Amino acid sequence: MWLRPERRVRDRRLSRERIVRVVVEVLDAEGHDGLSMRRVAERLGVTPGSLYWHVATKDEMVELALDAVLGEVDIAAAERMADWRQALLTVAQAHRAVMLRHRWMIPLLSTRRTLGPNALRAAEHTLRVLSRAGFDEDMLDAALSALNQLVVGAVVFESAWREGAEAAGRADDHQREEAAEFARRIGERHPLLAAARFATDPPDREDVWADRFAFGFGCLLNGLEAYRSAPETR
Amino acid sequence: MWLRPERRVRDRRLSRERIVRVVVEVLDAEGHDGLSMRRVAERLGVTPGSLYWHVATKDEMVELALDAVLGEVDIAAAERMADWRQALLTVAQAHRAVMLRHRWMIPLLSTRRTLGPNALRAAEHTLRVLSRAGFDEDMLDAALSALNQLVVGAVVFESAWREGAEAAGRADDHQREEAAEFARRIGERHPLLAAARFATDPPDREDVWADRFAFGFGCLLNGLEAYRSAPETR
DNA sequence: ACCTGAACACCGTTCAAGT
DNA sequence: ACCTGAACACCGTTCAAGT
Repeated sequence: MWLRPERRVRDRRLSRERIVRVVVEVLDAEGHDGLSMRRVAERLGVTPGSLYWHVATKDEMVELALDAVLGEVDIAAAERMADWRQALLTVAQAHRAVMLRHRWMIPLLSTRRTLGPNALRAAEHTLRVLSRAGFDEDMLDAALSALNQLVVGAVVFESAWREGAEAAGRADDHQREEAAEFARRIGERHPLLAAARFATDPPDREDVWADRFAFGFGCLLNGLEAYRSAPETR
Repeated sequence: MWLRPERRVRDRRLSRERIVRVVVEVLDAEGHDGLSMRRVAERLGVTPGSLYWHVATKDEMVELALDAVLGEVDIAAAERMADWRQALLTVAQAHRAVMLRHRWMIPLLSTRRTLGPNALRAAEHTLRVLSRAGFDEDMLDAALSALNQLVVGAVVFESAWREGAEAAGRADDHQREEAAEFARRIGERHPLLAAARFATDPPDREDVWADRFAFGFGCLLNGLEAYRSAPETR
């Protein structure tokens, strides 16, 4: 009896938090196709089936991971800014950066609404900034929608390009040749597209993409503000 | 891949075209998760392995389906319009409608660039309209990017909501109750979000969404035009 | 309460063999 | 040239059984 160890609370090897952390790691490292219950379980030193005690499905697991990374968006910094345009651009840029850091999350945005605590917090913040900027209630979520849409749309295209660039990095000579031939044909049949260098062969420089984004975002802000000031002029 | 010629026709039961048509059917009916090589083969009365004679991977098959549906975007109608704003809005709306009709394509947009013939044709067209509207070469693809981004972003959010609405339709009473409780909590902690009815509980009416889209698109167009007319004012 | 072990039904892909 | 048949290595999920 003296030898019998004290009955202690069974130390759980698993928890949602621990699982989600590993899920994010795997997704960051291997992408969506590299994620499997077995892989996550293996990294946790556990059996695949055990994950189902903490999580209903793989889908739910991914959803938790999605909101977890949304928590990386730094809202506090923008909150203190006096200029509302600067504040909005700052959150948008932070949002954009997070999505580009975890590109696997981008395809998920169209298959479910993001209603996790972090997503809600971010939306509420943006509404607060818009509200203080003088947008009235009716225009508030129209403006929020448009701005969010532009941010998400921007990362969709940038992500697509980056995936392509990485695939090109893995390509062999033959594939490279094929790609060059293909680009040439685009030029022949689509003169304007060929001239628009950014569209066909954008530079692999983060700052150029960031400037691009700021430009589009600024134009949209201008358009929204113009409407707010004079709705009747269309 | 767009360069690789299709294999010569003899008397074949399969062809890329036939395969792609079935793939689109399956995707429309069952969504991305419902697509499998076996299912496609079954519908074609053929063995799964045989598909690999016509197509390198499942991924390539999906890519072909993606460009196929992009071909549904009606460009000709907009091409004849005198007013460039009207023309741009019209193509954008057509593009939007196609993506909402085939929602499975939306998550694909961020994982690969769309370089199929139909995608290129659409881009060239939009550039032509912008060019005629007086946007000079430097601003041309900046404008194209921003506009495309808004369109894609808009369908991402709308698709997310529609998927959620369909899931809600399949929910049982308990889940419904849970959802109501959840919405109530949002209101408590996020007053502005709760007030923005469209953000929390948008109407299930296509015309309202369409108006929303036109509004955001119009604002962006105004912002772009303002910049074109007077770049120095920021 | 929490996890194991083993199973089930399904995948994408390959490839020798047939025609 | 085009397709079959069968196999391989991998899935998500379930669940009785253990502790």
